[in-house]
Amino acid sequence: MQSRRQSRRLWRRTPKQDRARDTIEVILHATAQILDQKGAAALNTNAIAERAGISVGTLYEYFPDKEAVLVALARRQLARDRAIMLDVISAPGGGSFPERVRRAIRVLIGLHAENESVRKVTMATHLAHGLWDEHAEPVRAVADLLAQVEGALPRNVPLSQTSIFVLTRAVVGVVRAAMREQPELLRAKELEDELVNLVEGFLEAGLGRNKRSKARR
Amino acid sequence: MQSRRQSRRLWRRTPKQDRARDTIEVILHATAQILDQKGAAALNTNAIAERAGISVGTLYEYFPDKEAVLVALARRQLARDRAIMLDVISAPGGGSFPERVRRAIRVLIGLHAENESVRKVTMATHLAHGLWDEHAEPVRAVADLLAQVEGALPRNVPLSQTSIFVLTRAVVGVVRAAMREQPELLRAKELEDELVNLVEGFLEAGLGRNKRSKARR
Amino acid sequence: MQSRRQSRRLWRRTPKQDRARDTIEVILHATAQILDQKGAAALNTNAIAERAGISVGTLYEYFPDKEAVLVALARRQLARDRAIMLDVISAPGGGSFPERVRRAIRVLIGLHAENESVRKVTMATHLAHGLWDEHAEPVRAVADLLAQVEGALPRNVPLSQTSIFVLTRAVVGVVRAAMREQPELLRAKELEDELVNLVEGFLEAGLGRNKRSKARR
Amino acid sequence: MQSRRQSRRLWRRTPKQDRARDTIEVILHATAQILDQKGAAALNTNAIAERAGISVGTLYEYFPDKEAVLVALARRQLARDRAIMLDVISAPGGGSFPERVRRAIRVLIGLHAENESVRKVTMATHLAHGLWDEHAEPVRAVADLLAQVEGALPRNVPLSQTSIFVLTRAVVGVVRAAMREQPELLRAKELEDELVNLVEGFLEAGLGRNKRSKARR
DNA sequence: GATGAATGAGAATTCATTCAT
DNA sequence: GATGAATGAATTCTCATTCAT
Repeated sequence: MQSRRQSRRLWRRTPKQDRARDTIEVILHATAQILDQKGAAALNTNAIAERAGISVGTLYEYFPDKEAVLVALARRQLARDRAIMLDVISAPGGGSFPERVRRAIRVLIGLHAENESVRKVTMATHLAHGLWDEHAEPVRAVADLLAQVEGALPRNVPLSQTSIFVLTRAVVGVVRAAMREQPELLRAKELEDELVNLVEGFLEAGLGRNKRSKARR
Repeated sequence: MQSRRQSRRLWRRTPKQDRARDTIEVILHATAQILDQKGAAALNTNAIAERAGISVGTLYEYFPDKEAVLVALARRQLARDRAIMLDVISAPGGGSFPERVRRAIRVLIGLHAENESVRKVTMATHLAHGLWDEHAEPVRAVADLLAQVEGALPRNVPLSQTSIFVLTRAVVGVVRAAMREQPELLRAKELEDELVNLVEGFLEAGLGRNKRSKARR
Repeated sequence: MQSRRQSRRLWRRTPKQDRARDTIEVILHATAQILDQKGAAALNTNAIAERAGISVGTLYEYFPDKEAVLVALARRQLARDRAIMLDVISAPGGGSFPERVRRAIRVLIGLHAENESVRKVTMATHLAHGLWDEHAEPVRAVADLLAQVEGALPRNVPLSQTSIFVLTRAVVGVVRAAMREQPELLRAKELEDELVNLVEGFLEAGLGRNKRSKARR
Repeated sequence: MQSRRQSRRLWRRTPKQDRARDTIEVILHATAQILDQKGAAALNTNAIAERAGISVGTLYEYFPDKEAVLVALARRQLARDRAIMLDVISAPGGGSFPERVRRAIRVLIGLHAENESVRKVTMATHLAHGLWDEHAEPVRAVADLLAQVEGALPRNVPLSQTSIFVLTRAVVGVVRAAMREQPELLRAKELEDELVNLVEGFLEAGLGRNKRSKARR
């Protein structure tokens, strides 16, 4: 995840902070593993601590309560997704808008093809705790970026907030549904094609509507 | 769902079945209420029984365990959604295809505008138990029906399984996301418009692709 | 088990009583079966009623509580044992005392060779409820009868109460232990021989002691 | 068992082990007390914890479930019996064989004269769980030792496995029956005398039989 | 900071028993 | 007498969290 030391910085993170970071990582990793291998029902703080090779007490040194661990895990996942997506979309010389869209979709599908089980559970737990907002944040970021990319949208028609909402949730909704209901779809090119269709169709329909509504005035 | 008394019959459904049906209904209702008013954390069998005005023992006569209650609640919800949606779509003289689509979308949004909190929780629990399939069933039914409506699709192009999957999950994904993240959207006409756009754009893009791919051969 | 009607009797048991007897029998049978097949942990009044093909309510018509069923079952067992044992011992022309002893032992072993599992459980439950006394009653009856059989004891030395206690409990203790720990022993002639030894040795040792203690005076 | 502090060592057994040992002991003690004072029906995990002065949670740190406590209690009892009996029998200069037998019997009776109620219940629970084998182990140990004591058996006739089985179960059966049915017998010298008779009579009868069967050949 | 034994409120579930029909 | 749905007290067991070492 990006080199931990940057050449010009004289100070690096203090060992303490490093250890803390490691411990947190170890805890999150253990949590993900349990979720993956034993299911949400088997997830409890003692189990996490044990698998993480630390004591419960230590866990509570880093997280105020159990919830916080789950939230952190989901956040880590989302942050990663977000970073990767943004990277892909904003890559310079990323090609035409349709090309960027296709690339973004491909990456999104790819992300969901891995970590299925952890993803399923963290998503469920996350949602179960009403952290919907947070859960959608990365998607929102992508949408925003998409809207800002110069010349991204054909004919420079800015998308409304609602349009962005609909578009992003539609794409993510499909990918997640695929992950849960038909994981094999994640590995078929067809899904990608259809999603591209979905996005492009929506954008064109939107334009059409705009035109029509302008004409009507 | 069906009048409980039939005109000429003096006896109704055997009292036994009736009472059982009622008890189950009472339990599910109580569960939904608690979920709605106190949240998932406050949901426990004793609370359900108390609010339902029965004893825990009785609850366990009708449901093997707590989970089963949640699952039943979610199922009831889905069954209702499905019935309503199918009704709406298949209504005779339902108008042109675009009209039908718009109507279906409107109804779907309307369903999600009510029961928000219960819906959120039952959805989450349902999903948490890996009942994705079941959860998607109603959507599937709608999609199937949609595909069968005579002259439904412009130019009679049959949709592939994947297309139906993408389309339905996209719509549902958006509506659910709206419910969770921006409930106020459920009450704005804009959402409906954008969803109609999404569907129609997708269908047209699909057609276009078909044309193009045909041309290529 | 024994014809329910005896030729010369003008009155038979009233149908009511008959049915009651049957119901009780059915209940005890069901209880024994559950005990045998599922173990004591699975024994509850609802299960008994169900297997007996009656309702719980009816069960409570015949037994004041669950305990009573278990006790009745054990009693029935003991009563049967007792009847059989007494029959065997008191049979006219039953042979010499040693022969009678051996026969009694053989029958006792035979009884324990059947119904092992039910016997184990009823014994345990019975004992667990502190009904030791009752449990020992049949044995006591046998001992008494044995002591009364004319010319039973060599040289007509009457056995003290304690002697009878020791002798009977020793024999029963061995047979029950065999049933629990080494059921195969119940089918080996050796056990019978050793028990005969035990009884005869005890009686002779007793005589010897008597002689000695008399001499000492 | 073993002094907890050793003269020169400043540190005792690691605190951890010590505390664990103590806690277990405290739990078993509390269990025995409840059994003794309130009976088996009043025995529940909360009661045990309360009387032990710990929390239920702690109890469950040391025992997987309620059963396990009972089993442990019974085992402790049996282990103690065994140790005591073996000590007595194997004491050097223990006298003639008849003297040893009498001593063993006396000790056995003495053990059962104490702890009656706890003994009754643990025995019952133990048996109820089908741990017959385990339950008989101490007796077996005694028998084995007895058979090995040099010159133990008159005329060096080795006892067969079945003989040992019969002899030991007979003695134990009588003592346990006495405990359950006529506790006052445990305090009367008569019981001891009769048991000695039982054992010696059996051994002599065995010898006689041997002689006779040899003669017959 | 780390440890992990102890805590105890809380939740699920059972089952003997009742009683209106 | 029979039924069996309803009852709810009682019990087992879990697990997030604390805190003395």
